Amino acid sequence: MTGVIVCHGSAGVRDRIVAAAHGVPALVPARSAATAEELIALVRRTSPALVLLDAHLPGVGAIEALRRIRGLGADATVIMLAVPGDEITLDRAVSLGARGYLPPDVDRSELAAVAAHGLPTGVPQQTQRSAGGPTLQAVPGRRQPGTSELTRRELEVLAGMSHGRSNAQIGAELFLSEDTVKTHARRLFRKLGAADRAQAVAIGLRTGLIS
Amino acid sequence: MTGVIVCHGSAGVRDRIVAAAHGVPALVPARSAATAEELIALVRRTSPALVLLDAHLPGVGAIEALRRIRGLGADATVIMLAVPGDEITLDRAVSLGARGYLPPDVDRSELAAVAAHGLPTGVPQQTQRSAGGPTLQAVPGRRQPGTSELTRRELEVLAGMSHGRSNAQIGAELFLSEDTVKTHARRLFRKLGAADRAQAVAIGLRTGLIS
DNA sequence: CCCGCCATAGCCCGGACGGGTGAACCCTGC
DNA sequence: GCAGGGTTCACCCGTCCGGGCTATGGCGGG
Repeated sequence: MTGVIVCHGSAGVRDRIVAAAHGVPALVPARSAATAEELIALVRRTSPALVLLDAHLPGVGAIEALRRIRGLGADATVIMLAVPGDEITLDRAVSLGARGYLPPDVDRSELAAVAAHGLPTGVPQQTQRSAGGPTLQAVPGRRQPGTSELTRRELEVLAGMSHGRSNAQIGAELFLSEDTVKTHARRLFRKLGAADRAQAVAIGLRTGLIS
Repeated sequence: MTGVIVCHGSAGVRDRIVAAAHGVPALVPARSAATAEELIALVRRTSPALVLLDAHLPGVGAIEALRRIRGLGADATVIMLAVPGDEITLDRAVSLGARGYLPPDVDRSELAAVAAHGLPTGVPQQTQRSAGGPTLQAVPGRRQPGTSELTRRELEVLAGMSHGRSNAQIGAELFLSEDTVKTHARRLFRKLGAADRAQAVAIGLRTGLIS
């Protein structure tokens, strides 16, 4: 019952979160898994205290991954990695015992807050299904006022991408330099946990950020 | 009342169709427009017999472009460029006088068939709103048995793209060489009229090809 | 039997992308 | 006043993408 496992389809997201977890004593050791199969093998072997799970996990999907973890009888706390707005998946996730969600661009301080407030500190804590309304909510200790989501510029760049525009073309439309567009792109990739523009567009459309 | 105007967000699609139209006498001259603004300016100046219009036109959108053309009083035949399955947009398009749709990867023979069967050959033909059910249907003279759409492999590659996979990763998952994945990618880009993987994923999600 | 489509695969090539980093400006709020 | 976020821009750099082209084998229909 120690350590954290980061399960996400994007290697970039996995590496970043694992690196961030290295600074948090309660989250050592930090391991990563790219697929549901890798995840359940790791959970079985290492009995982690915390699992961070990609809501858009490729393959069998996050819901099935959660179900399998529960099937193992493991009582690790599970927190989804998702963008606010993804109620469809998240609703089902909480009903399967997920604690809440964090954006894929979590930083060290946020992980530390979760470890402090939301983790069993020795006594294995029941994954209470919250007999009351299992309404979805962000993990406590979340971000400052009105952050998360994408900014106006980032949404405009994402929309341009969905129309097949190159960074240079998007820049021309928005009267920005190509370098600026690339900056917005990098940031929105991080926030969405996307490996490239194609996945960013997919997440944006699936979660309703763009249409 | 002569010639064709190709209005599509992707330069690749515009160029290809313009080139194909050069072989069809009834479709000369062939011009192209990247935006609704360029399109209405061209329609006003040249009174084309045919307009091929991107159903996913960036900016004001295809529906608004159609409305503006109709507002000009132009009686050009309008045919949408779309992927089968895009009923939402196409429904509204036909109700605004569009004749039907063609896939963005139309070739010369298909354009010739449209010019032969579907175009006014001298007498300006009423854009009948088809008092009966204005149900959407493909332009007559369509493709051979069971073509159009995407093949199984192309759909698998598209799905991989939507999960942020690189061509090499998709190849590994499907037990294909990266070059083969790239071949499938190139073909599906053509069929969907996409400039890159981001737009291909967007079209795939919007039209329900993938989810 | 041949044509067409699909699936597979390879090669070349230029350009676009994505990551890292640093920096400046403005605005808001504590 | 200072911190923090958003927006803007720049440079470097390695990799991947996307287009063009060719080719082979299997499979089905005319």
